[in-house]
Amino acid sequence: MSEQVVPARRRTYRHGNLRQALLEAGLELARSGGPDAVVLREATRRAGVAPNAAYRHFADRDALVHEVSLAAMAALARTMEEEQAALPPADDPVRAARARFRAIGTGYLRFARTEPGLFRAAFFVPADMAEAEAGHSAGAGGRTPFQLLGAALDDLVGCGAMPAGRRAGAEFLVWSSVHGLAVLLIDGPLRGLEDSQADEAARMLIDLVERGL
Amino acid sequence: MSEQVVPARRRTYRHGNLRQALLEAGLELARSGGPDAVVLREATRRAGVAPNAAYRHFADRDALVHEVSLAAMAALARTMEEEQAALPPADDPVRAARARFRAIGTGYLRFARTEPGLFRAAFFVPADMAEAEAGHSAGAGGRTPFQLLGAALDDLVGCGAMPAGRRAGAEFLVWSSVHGLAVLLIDGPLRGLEDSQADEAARMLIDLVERGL
DNA sequence: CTCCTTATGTGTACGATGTCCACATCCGTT
DNA sequence: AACGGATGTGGACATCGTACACATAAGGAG
Repeated sequence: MSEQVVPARRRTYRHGNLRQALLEAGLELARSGGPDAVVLREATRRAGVAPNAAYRHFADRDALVHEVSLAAMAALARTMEEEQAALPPADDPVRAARARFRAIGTGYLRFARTEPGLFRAAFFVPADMAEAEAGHSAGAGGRTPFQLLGAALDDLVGCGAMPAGRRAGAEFLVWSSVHGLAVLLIDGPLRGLEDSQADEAARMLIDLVERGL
Repeated sequence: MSEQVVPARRRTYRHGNLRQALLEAGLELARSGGPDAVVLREATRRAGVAPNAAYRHFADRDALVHEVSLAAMAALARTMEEEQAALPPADDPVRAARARFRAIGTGYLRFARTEPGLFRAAFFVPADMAEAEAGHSAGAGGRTPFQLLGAALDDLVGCGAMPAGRRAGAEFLVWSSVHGLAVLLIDGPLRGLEDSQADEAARMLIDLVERGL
């Protein structure tokens, strides 16, 4: 059943960078089972170390899960950035802003469906995603998913594609909509949808949001 | 810390209706801690019975949690029904349909904020909320939350407040939006918002959805 | 180079949980 | 009155998170 990922019993007493190893093991566990699957003992096992060694690097299991969560959030940010980067160049600035906005949503949903475990881990008591800790939950561009969305909305307002009066707090509304669909697709009544159907739902949802902005 | 809810050691060997007692204990646990807080041994403890007695009524812990989930879903449905029932009578049918639609959303969000533990439990691998099992996850009127939403949308289309062309699959889009806000309010970055702010966010979100329909 | 401090990993142990197996107790039938 | 199926009990086991005491190595002070 389990992968038996024993990493060739090390010969040095010290591990070298246990913290990183535990983090990676934790991420791997989260990837296949969400935050609940991040079990401390299994992580130490995979790192080839005694269970208690983990306590030299993390206060407790929650601390480990929290760091895994931040890393997962960063992975989400990267997927969103990729989606935007893959956009074909557009002349019309309004069209371009709209495309970047939609890419935020599609990237978000793509990540949720591609890496459901990490997605769930990312939202495991993240709480302060909007606030601090940006450094750890940001993508390559140094921005968190929340900041990426905010920038896209600013763009829309900037080019007149969205009334400025609706800008305040808009990120939370958009985020709610897209996040909700992601959750329903992952382990709600919409799970098991074909990719094509899921994409269709995503398109419709983003259409609805765009009309409502 | 714990409430010490020991129910006066029963004198009969048989419990009478252990199944119901376990279900209620499970609901109480879920209420204060979500699905993860539903621990089998604690439920049996509260029912004044040995841990293994539970296995005469539930295949395993998951089965218990599942039933708790259905009950929580029914509670959600009831709250939504209440919200609609509390609506003042309106003459204009369009206005009335709109109000009923909004009540679906506000009821949903009210339940999420009032009973976060039950709300999370309701969505713990519910999967088939849209489909069968209606009997167990329905409210007083015999309808599941999903069915209540569908009816509200039918109403909107019926009185011309929403284009019929957008009706197909609309429940999933609306549901996504409202559900997403609920999640963000409960344990996402929006948790800890004042009631007034949360209500404001709910209003704005439903406005956005209504415009987008 | 040696010694000592300190960071890091080990071992043992405890309480809690889900669940299995064998046994006890009772209720409803025959 | 006897018996069989339903229901509850007791004991046991593996797994988990974590506390406490101890072992080991790495790096600076002398």
